[in-house]
Amino acid sequence: MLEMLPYPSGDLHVGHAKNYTLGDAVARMMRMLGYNVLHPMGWDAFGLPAENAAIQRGIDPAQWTRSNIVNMQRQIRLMGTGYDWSREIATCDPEYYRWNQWLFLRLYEQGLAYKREAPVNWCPNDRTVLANEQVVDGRCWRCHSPVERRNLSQWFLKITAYGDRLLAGLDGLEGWPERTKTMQRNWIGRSAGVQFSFAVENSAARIGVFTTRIDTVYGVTYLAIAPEHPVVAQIVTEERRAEVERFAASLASKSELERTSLMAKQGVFTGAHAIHPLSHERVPIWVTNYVLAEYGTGAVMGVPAHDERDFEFARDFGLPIAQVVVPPGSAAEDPLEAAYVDDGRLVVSGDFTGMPSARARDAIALRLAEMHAGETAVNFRLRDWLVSRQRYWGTPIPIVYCERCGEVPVPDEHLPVLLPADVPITGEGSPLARDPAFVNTACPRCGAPATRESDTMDTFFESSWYYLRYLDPHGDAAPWGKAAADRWMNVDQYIGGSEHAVLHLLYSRFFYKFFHDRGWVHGPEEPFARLFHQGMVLYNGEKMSKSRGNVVGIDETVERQGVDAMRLFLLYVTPPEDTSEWTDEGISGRVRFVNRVWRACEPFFDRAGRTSLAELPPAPSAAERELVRAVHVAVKSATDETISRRFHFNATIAKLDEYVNALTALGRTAPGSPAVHYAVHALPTIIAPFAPHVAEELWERLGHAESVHLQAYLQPDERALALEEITLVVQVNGKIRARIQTSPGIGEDAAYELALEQSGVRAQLEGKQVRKRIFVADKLLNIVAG
RNA sequence: GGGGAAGUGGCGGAACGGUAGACGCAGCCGCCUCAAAAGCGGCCGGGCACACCCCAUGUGGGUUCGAUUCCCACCUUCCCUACCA
Repeated sequence: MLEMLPYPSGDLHVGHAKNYTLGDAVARMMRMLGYNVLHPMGWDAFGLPAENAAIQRGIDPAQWTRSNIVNMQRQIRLMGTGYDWSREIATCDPEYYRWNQWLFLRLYEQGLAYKREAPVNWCPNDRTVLANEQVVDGRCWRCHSPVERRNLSQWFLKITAYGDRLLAGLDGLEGWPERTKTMQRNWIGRSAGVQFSFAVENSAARIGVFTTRIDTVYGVTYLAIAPEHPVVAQIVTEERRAEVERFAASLASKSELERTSLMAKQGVFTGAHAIHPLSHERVPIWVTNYVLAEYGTGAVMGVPAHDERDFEFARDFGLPIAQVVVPPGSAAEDPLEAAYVDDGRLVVSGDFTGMPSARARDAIALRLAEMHAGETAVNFRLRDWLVSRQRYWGTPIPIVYCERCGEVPVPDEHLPVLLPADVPITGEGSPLARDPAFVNTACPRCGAPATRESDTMDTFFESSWYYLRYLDPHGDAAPWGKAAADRWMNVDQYIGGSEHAVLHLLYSRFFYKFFHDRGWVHGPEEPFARLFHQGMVLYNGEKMSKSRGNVVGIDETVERQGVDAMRLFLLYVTPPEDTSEWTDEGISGRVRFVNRVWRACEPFFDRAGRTSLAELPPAPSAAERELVRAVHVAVKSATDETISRRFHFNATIAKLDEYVNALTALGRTAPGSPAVHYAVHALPTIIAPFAPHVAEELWERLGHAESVHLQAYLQPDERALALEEITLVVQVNGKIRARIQTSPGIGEDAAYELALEQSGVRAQLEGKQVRKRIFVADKLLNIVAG
């Protein structure tokens, strides 16, 4: 049982409480249902806010983080959560990040961590790189300067090597929301097609392109390449060179967002021509802003007739549009009003003319392969994961640069590479790079003077494997023990926000597959068997935020309404996956409920009577039987919602309302009834997962020695759930014409006889012939007549 | 542009093909009280010739004996994603 580990940002509000309350209620339910539950908690403690506090207010990030952890742990305990704090971890502890570095080195050994130059988001004002999520509308989220593109040498993790497995693994994740799996599928973006190349006229260069629509290859009227493509310098003609370079320079610092979404399509002719490998026609080669250097080969074949983007570009720049696929059963249009992007039948396509698109794709791919000019290929939208950060408050990357040996990994026995304290943090550049005591070191291989890598790791690195560290939080021989992993993994139920649908949840899956390949974990290749996304909590119709001043704090709420009422309200307002609205009126309803529960039990404190829950009590009257039934309806709801992983405890709590109302009424009129005593003593055990404090207090006052949280949950009893009298609905042609009170188990014929006695039914059947009867036992009789 | 989720009383929601609106909030009436709060009891989708009956789960179709529920289209709202060749 696991909730996503929080960033220790400071104060918690009731929006956070929803997540912890749900996880805690489920963990407590599972325990009372007899499962052995591991329910740990920790801190995603590295990250920007701590460093920003240092920049803005001169506070030490470590101290800032520590004091936030102290406060947040207090608040999380205040919520009545039952975490195993002996397994608590904080990712900023050297004890933890030591293993971060160890894992980085293992990835490095396998060639899955590598350094290369790549275009990244750069904030010129803060002089540091920014993660994609820190760029809002093309601007830095802190200083709002427009973000630039820079080529920098960065560390990447080769997540793309796992693209196919990350995609395939999703199919087996039946306990994951379909929506989240879809988002991951889209993010991974696997496309199968053909990669082939064009020769360049008067040049030795070849230009490779990737396409999923090789059936449209005869419609190529130009090639479009990214300005960064290395072939550009080689092929551009002298008279065009200046213009091409000017164009490339104008785009160099533009972010991907600016180039693609905000700008119209632009391009410059290189002066060079490529030779079509099949038709041998000459096609012009253009440099454009809409081709991404980082995807596929960085060049595309331009087929204006059958691609919307190419159509737009060709129209704006006066390039020819050649239709080579026509819709089934119609002829080529002249001129095309818009790109025809669907499959069809090929025309003007050499040997392939007349073929349907699907067959042509296979045939053309085969021909190109025979010519040794191309092959089928798969491309992913997913890019390798950039994990370098020019930041202080993170895990140092354990690499040393030696003039003689080059890039040298820090040996395991030298770990951890400690993050130095007392480094001036100004917000300009990387603090570690300016700390000679940190940077200057000896080469671990040859002993010569060397320099350390000054980048730290993206904090998503830590959170991609933290769940395993809980299994052996103090182990110093390995990040986790294999035996513990075999015993506990994978995570049975994971709870967290959907904002991590592709980030944390994708990275973790990647890591876990890597661990599996190394033999460090066995069993399922997926770390999280089931996943649940809780919804947000709004206040005054808005997301809670300190800056807007609409935050409902934990401390005030606990002070005013109490923890149990808060927990009950959060579970009761909406199903947990939905967005809910915090209202003072709403929580006061749960305060009343807690009070009603107390008053219902209070007369029975220190009172002798039936206290065993092992057997159903005798219940001579209908009211008593209804009360016992209400107990078991609530038990059944709580159990079903847990086992099914639907977690709709809002429905369970509604049943508890009915239970307590029935108990209150009967407790007054028949305080000596064994059924009442049964209902009183059962109540604390049934509400224990949701309202742990009042449950424990009542349980003790009712004279029980052992904690209520160690009791087994009642099992729904079919005899108690059985109804004595049922309402049989009688329909004629699907419309309700009568309701008959009768005993359960009544047969179809007997029910029919009774139905015919009803005037409403008789009136509807007048002059009609009964054709069919539909009978649902104890529920309904539908008479079809006409 | 692409993908996804959701539309039920004044409000949050219940009903996983079989009595639509459980339960709660708000509101109204009553009891208790000198009074108020709290508590307790009752009413609470619309219409009507008011114990009957009719209409009603965004709109329009379909499947079914029967649809809030399943399928299709449309409308609205929200979320994600965005030139990925």
